[in-house]
Amino acid sequence: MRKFSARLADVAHSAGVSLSTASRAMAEPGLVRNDTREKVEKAAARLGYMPHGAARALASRRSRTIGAVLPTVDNPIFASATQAIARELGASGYTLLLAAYDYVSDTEVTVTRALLERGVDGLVLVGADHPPALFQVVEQAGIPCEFTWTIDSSGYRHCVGFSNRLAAARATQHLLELGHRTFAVLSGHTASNDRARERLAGVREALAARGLLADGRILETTFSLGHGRAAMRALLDRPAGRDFTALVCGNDLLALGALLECQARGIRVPEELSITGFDDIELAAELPPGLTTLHVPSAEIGRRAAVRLLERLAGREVAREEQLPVELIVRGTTGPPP
Amino acid sequence: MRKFSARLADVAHSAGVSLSTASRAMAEPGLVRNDTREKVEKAAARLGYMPHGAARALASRRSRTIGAVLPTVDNPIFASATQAIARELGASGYTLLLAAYDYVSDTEVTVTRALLERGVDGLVLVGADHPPALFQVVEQAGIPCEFTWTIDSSGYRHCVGFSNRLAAARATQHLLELGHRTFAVLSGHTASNDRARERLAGVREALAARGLLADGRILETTFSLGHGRAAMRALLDRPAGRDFTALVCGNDLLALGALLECQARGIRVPEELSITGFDDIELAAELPPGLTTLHVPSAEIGRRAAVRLLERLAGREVAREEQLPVELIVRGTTGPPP
DNA sequence: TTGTAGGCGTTATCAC
DNA sequence: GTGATAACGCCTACAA
Repeated sequence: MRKFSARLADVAHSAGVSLSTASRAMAEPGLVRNDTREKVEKAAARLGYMPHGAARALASRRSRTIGAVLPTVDNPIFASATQAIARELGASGYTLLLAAYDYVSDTEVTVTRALLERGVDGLVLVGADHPPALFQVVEQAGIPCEFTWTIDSSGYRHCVGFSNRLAAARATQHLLELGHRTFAVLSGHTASNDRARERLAGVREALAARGLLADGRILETTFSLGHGRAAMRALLDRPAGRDFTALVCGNDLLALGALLECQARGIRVPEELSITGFDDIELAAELPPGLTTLHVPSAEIGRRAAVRLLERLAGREVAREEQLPVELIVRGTTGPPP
Repeated sequence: MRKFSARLADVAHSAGVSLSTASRAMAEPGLVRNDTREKVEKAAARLGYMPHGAARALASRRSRTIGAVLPTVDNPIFASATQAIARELGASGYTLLLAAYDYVSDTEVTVTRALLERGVDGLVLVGADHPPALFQVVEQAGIPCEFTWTIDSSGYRHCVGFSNRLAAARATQHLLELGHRTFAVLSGHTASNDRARERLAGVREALAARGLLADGRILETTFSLGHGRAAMRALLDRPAGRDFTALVCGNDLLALGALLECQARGIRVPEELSITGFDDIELAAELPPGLTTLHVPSAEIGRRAAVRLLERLAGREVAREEQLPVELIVRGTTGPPP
């Protein structure tokens, strides 16, 4: 079933040169005479030669492969970052190996280990907070690693992202400036997600600075439209009812879910309730009245992570921390309190 | 920078056994005595041994890696399929290698070739229609390949999916039964996408069976919310205006984009216009009034593709064609014509 | 500029 | 049940 596949030795033979010359002709075209390079290229094309990645990796001790470990692939924000990484890597002959762990810590360690066994030359991780076992295997592998979507407070790790805390505080500040004084929060699960945790902390800090808090009106749930809507339902069905005029959400999916629940109940947004999101996914702009949210440069995060990794693999230094701008996009879901 | 990493030889030495025994102890535990297996396992744990995938692949001539080539990763329908594939493969010690080509034929060939060079043992492709160069490299690699989201009309290739044509015809039939006689269609690009082509053909056939056609009211565009909305805008802004009572869309993103444009213009759905989608993404159920669409078992497609590949790699036969059920989900966007 | 030879870490085929 | 040993396909000093 498996067909015969030409090896480099076959190409060399067919081109009438030695194995090493053929190897050089493909890897370092500058080191061989023009006509020999052409001979080799012709022979390769004739035989339909395809390099054997494993053999190459074994001999050269690098796989030209980068691994990315994502919480989930089912979030547009990660999708665009992934695409950007792959594009950037591809331009340099690198391939992206993707793994997702569905927000399960154990799985994260398992899949990361799998990538490491596959011999990835570098790693892109999301967030700075990971199980000790994860750091351990990455450390031991001794390959460069970029932490994304966050700024590492310790300043020790290489990361490209932004301060989730300050960004969330900015959204909260926007609501405070509009005059809101009673807040509710729909957060992602903070236990296993440092971005969610930082965002929630940012909201709390901004409120605390005004002597406010949202205690009893903070719900944690899974980042999805359906869960956002369900959480909003739970919030509104409390005995206290809608005892808040502003809702800060951990991401756009939660915010849009909440918005849909409001529309279903006839709660007017923003007249009766203001809502903010986080991420600025495409739907945020499309769904009336337009979600006020924080624009996160997801593609740029992916691109920069890839570039930084390539730089480091080439032996060049990069700044430990690269901060990207997050912009508040004011749309239709925020306004003065009733 | 790169740290020392224990090799299998080190483990064998530390355990006081030969290299071959150590190898067997990990690969075929049944072939070694219990206590020797334990010795090896202890030594491996002690040294933090991590198998070297490339060396393993080179020696065993299989990488325990499967490649999936997707049109885009930025579509929830592919995200869930991907997740399912990865999960199923992971359970058997296989890793998923992902690549996307953004609906660009040349890129598809390039990334597929990259996967092949990486030594993937099997391939998952989307659709049955691909550039000849693609089929050529896959053929030459001689590895099993599963075509998904479609049924191959030639009956020659291994595929798991459904008939896009019949499914689209079913949605059209639903509208016909409601009494609609004037149709418009928002289709994906048919030139480079056989699923989109088949769906459009299905709509046309269903209409033709009643002596109807939608000529002049068929638009092709990119599968996205924004493009769907823009296409709807273009459709409504024609001189002829809204000269149709039913709109059949190539997927949910297009349909929801169209729905949003209708809502923005005050066109009541379904009272004035009925809309159908295709895929049944989460948003389809959440966005009022709820999109009538075709439910595609995307996760199951991914899962079955993975299972079939694993079966074939194990030397077992599978049916060439596996058809999965597509269900019409009637929600709020379809009703009788005004 | 080109060729030779040794090695990369594992699996697989033999003997024992 | 266990242990030598030869591949696996390529890269890369080093020699010519």
